[in-house]
Amino acid sequence: MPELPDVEVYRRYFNRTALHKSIKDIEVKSSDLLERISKKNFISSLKKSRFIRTKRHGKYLFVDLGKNRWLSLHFGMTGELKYFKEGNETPKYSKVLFFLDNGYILSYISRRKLGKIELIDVKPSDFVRDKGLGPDALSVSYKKFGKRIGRSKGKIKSALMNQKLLSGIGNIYSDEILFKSRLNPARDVSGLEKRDLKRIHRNSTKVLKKAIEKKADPEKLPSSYLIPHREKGAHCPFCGGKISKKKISGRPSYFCPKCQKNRRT
DNA sequence: TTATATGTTCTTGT
DNA sequence: TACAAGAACATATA
Repeated sequence: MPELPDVEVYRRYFNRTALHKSIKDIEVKSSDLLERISKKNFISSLKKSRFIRTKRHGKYLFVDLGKNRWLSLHFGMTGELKYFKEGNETPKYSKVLFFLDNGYILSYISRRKLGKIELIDVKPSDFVRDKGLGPDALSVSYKKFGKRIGRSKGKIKSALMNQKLLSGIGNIYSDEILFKSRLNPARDVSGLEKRDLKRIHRNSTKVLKKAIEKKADPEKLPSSYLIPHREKGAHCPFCGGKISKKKISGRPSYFCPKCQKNRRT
């Protein structure tokens, strides 16, 4: 799930639940998720800290712990957060549990363990810069978007998913954005015109905002969107034709071959 | 049993 | 050298 809209929904969830609470204790069930820190150090450094505020950049969620320390959470393909009362059943695949001082627990859940948890001693903006991540896809101006995406080589879908060009868009939402833009995901960026890039930028902002509004729940998206029909053989909500599935840049991609022709018309 | 999967990163090839 | 495409990663599910 976790592309930009999902992570933004997690952030808001975090703000409604664990924010401003202090950490009483921590249980790390799987230390492979911890990046550059041992389980022991992680626990001792975080104990007694308070969650002060949250930030998000692309698919990363940052939590301010004070004293210039931030918790950086990345969810990989299967990560999520769950807040529940101590004594209730711990959710399956919980990997790190934060026991809070109000008797609740915040769980970082990950089924396939491809996420990362890190304790950083720089501002999120510096972390983002050091990682070479591009601007956040939700707030990027067309000027920056056009420059970064427009200059890239290769396929438009790969460019949109490249976190170093633009941060936050993954496989599912890139399909949606290109569907709305009526562009084939395999189109070469070099063949696109300025108006195409403008359209992609506009749709990208629109799609991400709408997804956040709908709590990143694919079922709740308008039926004019591709995502609720994102399966092979489903009907295109625009022309009624059949949706195709094809691997593009190694990722399964869904599109309507009629509405999203590969050649310029 | 085997293929598949929303993530990033490493390796390979141009 | 720089960048783009594909493989690898961990592991549950269909």
